[in-house]
Amino acid sequence: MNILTRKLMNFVSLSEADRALLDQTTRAVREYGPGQQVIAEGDAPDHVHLVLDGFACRYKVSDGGERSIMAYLVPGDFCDLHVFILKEMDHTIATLSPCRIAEISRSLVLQLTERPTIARGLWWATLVDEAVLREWLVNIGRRDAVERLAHLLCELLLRLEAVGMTFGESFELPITQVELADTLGLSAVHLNRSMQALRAKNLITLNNKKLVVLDFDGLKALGSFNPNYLHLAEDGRSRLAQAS
Amino acid sequence: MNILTRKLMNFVSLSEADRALLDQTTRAVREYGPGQQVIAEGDAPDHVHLVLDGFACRYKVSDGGERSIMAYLVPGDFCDLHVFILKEMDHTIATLSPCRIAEISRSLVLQLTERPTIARGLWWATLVDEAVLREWLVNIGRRDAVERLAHLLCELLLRLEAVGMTFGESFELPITQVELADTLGLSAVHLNRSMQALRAKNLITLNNKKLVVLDFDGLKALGSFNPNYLHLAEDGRSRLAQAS
DNA sequence: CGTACTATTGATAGATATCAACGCTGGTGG
DNA sequence: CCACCAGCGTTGATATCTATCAATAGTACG
Repeated sequence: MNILTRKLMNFVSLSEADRALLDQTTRAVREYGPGQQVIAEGDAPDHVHLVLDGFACRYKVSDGGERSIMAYLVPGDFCDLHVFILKEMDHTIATLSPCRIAEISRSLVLQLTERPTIARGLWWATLVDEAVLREWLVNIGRRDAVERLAHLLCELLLRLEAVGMTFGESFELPITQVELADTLGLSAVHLNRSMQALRAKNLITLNNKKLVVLDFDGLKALGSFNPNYLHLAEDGRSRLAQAS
Repeated sequence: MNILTRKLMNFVSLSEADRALLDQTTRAVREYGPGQQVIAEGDAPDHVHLVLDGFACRYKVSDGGERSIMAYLVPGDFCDLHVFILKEMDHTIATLSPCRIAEISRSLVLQLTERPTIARGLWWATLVDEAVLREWLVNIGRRDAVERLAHLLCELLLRLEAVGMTFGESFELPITQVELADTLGLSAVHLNRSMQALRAKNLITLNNKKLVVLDFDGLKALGSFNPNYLHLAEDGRSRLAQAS
C-alpha cells in the first residue's frame, strides 16, 4: 500500500480494485535534492505531482524578495491538483529536503476521479488542505510567536502520524529555522528565540533535525491547538488526534 | 441571469441549458439581518448556501474570545460546498450586512455537478477561494498594517467588479473597522490609523459605507497587489484586473 | 433621552524586526 | 591535509511596529 492510499484510508474505505488503481500512481518517480524547484509560478504542468518522501512547500516571493511559505507538502500530499482547471500556477513549489515525487499523468488522474470512492477521498484531501490554510491564517493573525510555533508543530505531528511517519511523539523535521520563520511570518532571529522558549518549557527537543515532543498536551495548550480542522477519523486509529 | 451564472462566466462559457439549470439555484431565498449566524461550527447543513446579496464571512473564535475572519463571502460565493464531503463545519459563517442567501438542495447541486461545464466552473470557484486564502496568508504574514489594508481593498474591488457590484472604481463596503481589524490580524485602533493613512495619501475615501478608490494604481503599488491569484479572465472583460 | 455601537485620538507598554557579530559545521579547492 | 567559505543556529543591542488602555464624540435606535 502506498502513502497516498494510506492517507486516503484515514477518510474512506477502499476496495481491492481501488487500491490496485492507486498503486499505479507511484510508477513514475523523480528524485529531487533539497531546495530544488518542482513547479514555478506561471507554469502549467502537464501531469500532477505527489510527494512520496521528504518535505516540500508552496511559496511566493514578494517584491522585496522575501519568501512566504504558504503550505508544507509532506508524503501523501498533492502539489498541483489545481492544474486540471486553472490556466497556470499562482505560486511556486520547491523541495525543502531531498524528496521523491511521483508524476501522475492526466489520464491516470481521470481514471482515479471516475471511481466514486477515490474521488471522494481526493476531494476530502483538497478540502483538508483548504482547512489547514484557514487555520494557518488564524495562527499568523492572532497568536504570538511562541504560540504559532507550538501550533505548527502540533499540526505536523498529526499530519505525519496520519501517514505513518512518526516515531511515538517524534518525527524528522528537515526544515531550517529560516524556513520556519518564512512560514510563520517571523524573522529568523525571533523564530530562534521562540524555539528556545519551547525547549526551556520542556515541551520539545530538537537535535539533528529530529523533533521530539516531550509534552504534547502542554504544546497543544500553548498553541491553542484543536485538531478538528484536519478532519481525521476519530475512531481511535490515531491516539494523538483526539479532540482532547 | 443570476449572480452565480455571471460569476462563472468569468471562467467558462455556459450554454442556454446550463444557464437555465443555474437559474434554479436562486429559487429558495432567505433573508438575514446583519450579524446573524448562517452556519455554526460543528453543523452539518443539509443544503448548500449561496450569497446573493450582502456581505458574509467565515470566522473562528479562539479561546480568548477573539474572532479571526478568514474569508469574505460576497454575492456569487458559496458558503459551504464542503458539506458534501466533510462531516461537519470547522468554522462559523455569519452575515456582516443584511443578506439574501439562497439555499440549494443536495439534489440540485448533484444535477449541477453532472454538467461538465458547470462542474468545471464550480471547481474553478473553489480553487480561487483557496488561492485567495493563500494570498491572505502572505498579506498577513509579510506586509505591514497599511499595506495589508491596501491589498485587501484592491482584492475587494476586483472581486466585486467580477459580479457587477462596483460603480466605476467604488463600491459599497458594509463592514466595520472592527471587522476589518479581525480580518487583517490588527487591533481596531491600529486599523483605524491605517485607514486614515490611506486617506491621507489620497488613495481612497470612505463615507457612509461607500468606498471610493481614488488612485487604484497607487493602491496596488502600496499593497504589492498582483491580481493573478484571482484567476480572472484576461480578455479585456475587466478593465481593472490587468496584470498592470 | 439613554444605550450601544462605531470612529477617533493620545499616551504608554509590549512584541517583533533589524543590525551586527560569533561559533559551528560541512563542503570544496588548493 | 589544510584553509577557506557558505549556511545555519545563536546572542545582544537597538529601532520600529502594533497592542493596549482610556477617553471622547457622533450616530442610530428603541
